[in-house]
Amino acid sequence: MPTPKLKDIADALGLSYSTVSRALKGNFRISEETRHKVNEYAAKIKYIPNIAAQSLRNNRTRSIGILVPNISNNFFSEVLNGIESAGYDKNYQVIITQSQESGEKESKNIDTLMSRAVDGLLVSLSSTTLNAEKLKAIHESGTPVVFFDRVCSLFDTYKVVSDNEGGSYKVVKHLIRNGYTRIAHITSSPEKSITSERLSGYQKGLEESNIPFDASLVKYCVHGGMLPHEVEKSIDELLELDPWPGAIITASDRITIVTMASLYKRKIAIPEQIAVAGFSNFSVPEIFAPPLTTVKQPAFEMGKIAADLLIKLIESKKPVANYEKIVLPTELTVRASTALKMAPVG
Amino acid sequence: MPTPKLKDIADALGLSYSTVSRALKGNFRISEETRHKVNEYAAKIKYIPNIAAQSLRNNRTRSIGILVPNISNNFFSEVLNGIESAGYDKNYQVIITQSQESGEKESKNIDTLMSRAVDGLLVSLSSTTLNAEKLKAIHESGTPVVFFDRVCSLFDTYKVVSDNEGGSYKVVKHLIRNGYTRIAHITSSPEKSITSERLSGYQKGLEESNIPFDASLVKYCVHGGMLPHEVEKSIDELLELDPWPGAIITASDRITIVTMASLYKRKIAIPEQIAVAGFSNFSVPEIFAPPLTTVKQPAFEMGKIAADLLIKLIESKKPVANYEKIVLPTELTVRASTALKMAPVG
DNA sequence: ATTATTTGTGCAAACGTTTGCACAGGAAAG
DNA sequence: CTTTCCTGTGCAAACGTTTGCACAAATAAT
Repeated sequence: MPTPKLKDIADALGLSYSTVSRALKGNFRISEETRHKVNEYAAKIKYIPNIAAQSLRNNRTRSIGILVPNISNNFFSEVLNGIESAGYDKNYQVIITQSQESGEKESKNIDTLMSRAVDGLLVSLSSTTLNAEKLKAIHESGTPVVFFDRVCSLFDTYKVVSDNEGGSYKVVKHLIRNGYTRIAHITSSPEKSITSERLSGYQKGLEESNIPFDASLVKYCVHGGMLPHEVEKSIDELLELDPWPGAIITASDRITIVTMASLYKRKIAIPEQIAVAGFSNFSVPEIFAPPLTTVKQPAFEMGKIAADLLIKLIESKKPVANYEKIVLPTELTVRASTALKMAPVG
Repeated sequence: MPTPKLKDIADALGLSYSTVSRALKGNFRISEETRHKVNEYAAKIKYIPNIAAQSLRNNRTRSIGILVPNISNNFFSEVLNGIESAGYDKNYQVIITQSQESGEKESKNIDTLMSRAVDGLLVSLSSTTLNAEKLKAIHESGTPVVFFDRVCSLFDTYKVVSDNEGGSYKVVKHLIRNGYTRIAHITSSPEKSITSERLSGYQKGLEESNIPFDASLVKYCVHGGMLPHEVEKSIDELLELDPWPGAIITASDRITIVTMASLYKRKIAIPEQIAVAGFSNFSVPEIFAPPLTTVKQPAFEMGKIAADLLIKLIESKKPVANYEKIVLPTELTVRASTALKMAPVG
């Protein structure tokens, strides 16, 4: 049997298309009685509106396009869960594309999504995005764009980020409190918004304790740890210093993994010889040996908020004037990998 | 300015809708000259067909729905890349949903996807799927369903899996060759197809070397390692045995991570005290200390093949009679975590 | 009793494609 | 010079909704 249509309901109930349609959409001058009858019958025959017809008529697809660097990353996959959750509530479909940190692929993905006529775009930029002109044009021509995590300042729109500065500030203060003074930072590519924010929190933390900033303690990984080699190299360089840094703050899960593994391999004891703390969204930081001190970003929440804002933009008739930048708090969880520093053994 | 429509091309060139439409679709008794003119003009004004209108008219959405347990898993995210790649080539949009290993969520996702009128479904079952009747009904009512990795035998369709049996057979043989005889296996929930296949390869490998099967060496993790506690418990139990198993084969990345971390924590040397080999799709198994011996599944390829088959089903007019089960080879890579067993020290 | 207002419903057009059928003009066959 | 057969094009309906407008009935205001 074919799928039920509006017509089937109308015929069965002796009503017109319009009445049925309006009854299903809720209040529009339809009597309570009729509405009830319609909904009941619709449920009975398992009526599902034809999305294509709705899209055609309404010029809206009820879908939103996502641009992320990579889905196989705990942070982003959690963000995606948040987005999905918001989309599910409001009946929006989510179409995910990955840039794999390539600005070129990102640009192609934008084209694909636009040809799919998504109603809005949720974007976390790749680390090699040169310019976001295309997104600007899209936003200005009426398809709203909302940024999360990796934002850009080319144009004004909603932006949802975590308090990167505060996060690194907190972890630096914690390390200092626990007796560490030479604190290294292995981070992502310097162009990213998150990188500079974290660096600034790091510097602020040091400054407050009158520890001079030492540029040789900050290492950048252009590929954000996608290439383990990058991270290894950073560690090599840090271990050439004399004395070694007492602690390392890592900027992502991938960097953290490689760092920990590299220290194991060199038989460097954590935290006795070098403490480690990381920006991380691992579901179980306890799996590390020792359990890892983390700065956790509210990934799920970030996704949910960003998606809610985007949908709000999509559904608002008038253009929004005052876009906000939402900054979500980060959470420091202290574990054994940054335990109180002991006086050097021997 | 509004987006260009078929009408705009027709008007500008003095042709009818039909001619333009046919010219754009390729050969249908349209003169070479006309076709060329139309395509040229369409490119010039950047004509993009309205997907909603096409879907409505053709009763097809050019989208395929994906049901996976979890995207934050290297194996599945690689599979997704393969699927995306096939979809991109053939101009299909991919809509991803996650079951989070919950049969209930899976069922809801199926409903969502069907209400989105996807043209086909690509499915890897959750570990708690009780029955797949719903999928069977969908498949039989004309929306094709193709399984990958975690398949089910309730009904006949294309199934794409990796050679799990061969993979575990190979790793067992390798371990035996390197001097290990008490080989443990920490695996997922026993109902899954992949679990039993791997177990059977494991048994076959032992049998060939006349090593009796010992059920106490096989541990199941119902949640597939999502809960570290499960894995810890398995390891506890293995370490209560006397003597300890000489090697452990782990069935997934998550199980591998927890296992390695747990052995570190207990200061058990790998491979000197216990060797470890894992089914894994980590992009860099070298990050472990020591580098991990892995059985790698051709994840990308699996996704690509499954998607190609699904699209073939979608686009074929006549029902397919002889569905095949495609078995892709797995690849054993030997690394230090299963080095040649030395005579016990001391 | 007449007129204005509210309330609930129906008509029909519109959204942008695709496609079965019809048909004009020219070539080939008789 | 008819008749048949291609070849290339156009007409118009159909896909399933939504919605501005019109309208009938019922109620309220004069």
